[in-house]
Amino acid sequence: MPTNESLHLSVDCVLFGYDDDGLKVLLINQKEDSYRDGSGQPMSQLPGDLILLDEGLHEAAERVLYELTQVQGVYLKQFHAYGDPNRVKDHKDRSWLRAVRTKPDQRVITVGYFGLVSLHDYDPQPASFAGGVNWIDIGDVGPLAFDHNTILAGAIEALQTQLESHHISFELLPKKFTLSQLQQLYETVLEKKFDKRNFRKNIKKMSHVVPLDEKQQGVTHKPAQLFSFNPDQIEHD
Amino acid sequence: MPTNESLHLSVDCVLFGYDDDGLKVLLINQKEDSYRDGSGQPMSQLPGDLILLDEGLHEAAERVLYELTQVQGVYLKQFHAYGDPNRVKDHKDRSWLRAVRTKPDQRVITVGYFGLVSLHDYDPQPASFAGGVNWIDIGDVGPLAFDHNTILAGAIEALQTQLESHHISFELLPKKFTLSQLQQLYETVLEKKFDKRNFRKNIKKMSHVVPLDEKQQGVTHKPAQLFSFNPDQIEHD
DNA sequence: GATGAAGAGTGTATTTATAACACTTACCTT
DNA sequence: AAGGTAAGTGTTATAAATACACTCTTCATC
Repeated sequence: MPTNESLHLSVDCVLFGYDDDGLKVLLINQKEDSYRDGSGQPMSQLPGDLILLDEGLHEAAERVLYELTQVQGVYLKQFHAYGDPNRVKDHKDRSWLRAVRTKPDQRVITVGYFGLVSLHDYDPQPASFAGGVNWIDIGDVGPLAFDHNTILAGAIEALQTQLESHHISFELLPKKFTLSQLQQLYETVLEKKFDKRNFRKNIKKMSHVVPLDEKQQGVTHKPAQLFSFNPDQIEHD
Repeated sequence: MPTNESLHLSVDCVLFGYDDDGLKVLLINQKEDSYRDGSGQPMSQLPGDLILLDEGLHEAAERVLYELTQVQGVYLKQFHAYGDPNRVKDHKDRSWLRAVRTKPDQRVITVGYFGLVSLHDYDPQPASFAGGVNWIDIGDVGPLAFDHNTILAGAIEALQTQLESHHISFELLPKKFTLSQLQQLYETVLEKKFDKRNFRKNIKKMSHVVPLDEKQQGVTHKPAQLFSFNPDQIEHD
């Protein structure tokens, strides 16, 4: 019978935010002076925390996000567990761990969740964010603490696979959206271009995308028809 | 800072075995007299174990399978983590836990891996199995310990999704196989029928399935052409 | 109130994939 | 030699995917 008293378990959340200027990820910036990389830059990391004794994994992920953003009810989905024994042992990460953990040398296994929020309708109260929390464009993410770049890559892959199969795009769009916005979302996430006419042909086949009696307003060109998702027709699991 | 000293982490392995009479899963039979369900039946469970302090998750899964089957190098893939705080607290599971664990009340989070072995070429030394280990046809699996029916269901779903996209079918077939065997594998795993001619048309497009200069022998009908997978052309990840 | 800019919206023809369908062949057994 | 058994093979019809270019509506500005 193995002893594993000194094993920790955490969740890390990759919260994707989307608006008309792209796909972003929520990163927190460790302010501890000691926690800098080789070149003296302060490092960023994914929001995460050790799980509490009596909470499930999903609940833990919800809690982590709530504590950071005050937002509840975001779409959250587990994608992978990361358990390399050395994943928190890298030199660059040690000093920060010493500062915040009572047992900095202990191994931590983490379960990755990705979450989706639309940054169109409302910013999830940037004011209420803990200090040092930022939306970073997905293309501008630099080196992160621990194995968080790997985790982020896993989350992006999961998002890409599930965008088409799991009807989750509406989590990233405003409640009322245009077909161009939907297309741009697909192009951003999947990193490829779609033909406008063919794209629209496909959308018309989807019964859960419904046209509204309403048009875009305040634009300097022909206003687009607005659409919304019919929640009755969506099962994303 | 939450304290979580009494948290355990395990891996559970869903090892799928395949041969001409179907898809099976490896289950172990707890022999403890005390470990019976309501009707007095001994319960089965998935092979699993707590992870050791210095081993990765994947390594742990490999070890669990090696200890049980002496087989190394099986295809193994993580599919989901299960962390409901009550997943090992069910009445039916308590007596057995008391018998084998020093801290039977502690919460255990488990990471599920599924593995694939072909039962054609060689039985993975059934003799070397620990007692009470059996291949059970996927359709004949009864109630399992803990949340192992849920885990099994998750593994089957992962296997189905990945069979087509990840080029893993050859892990379940003999090194040399016929197209009918390949078709039957697809039909068994995906639980649907394929048209023979259309199926073969699709296979012919796959450059990693190559015909051999060899035919089936010892059959009482027209011998089939043998094929094999070209490992150079397979990237399953 | 005419002009231009900006993005919305729309249809057809071609290619490619999927689906449906039945008979002949090779080998073994009796 | 006959019968059983699974192997192997092609065509046609339908549906999906791709490629492609112009007109329309609104606002801004001159």
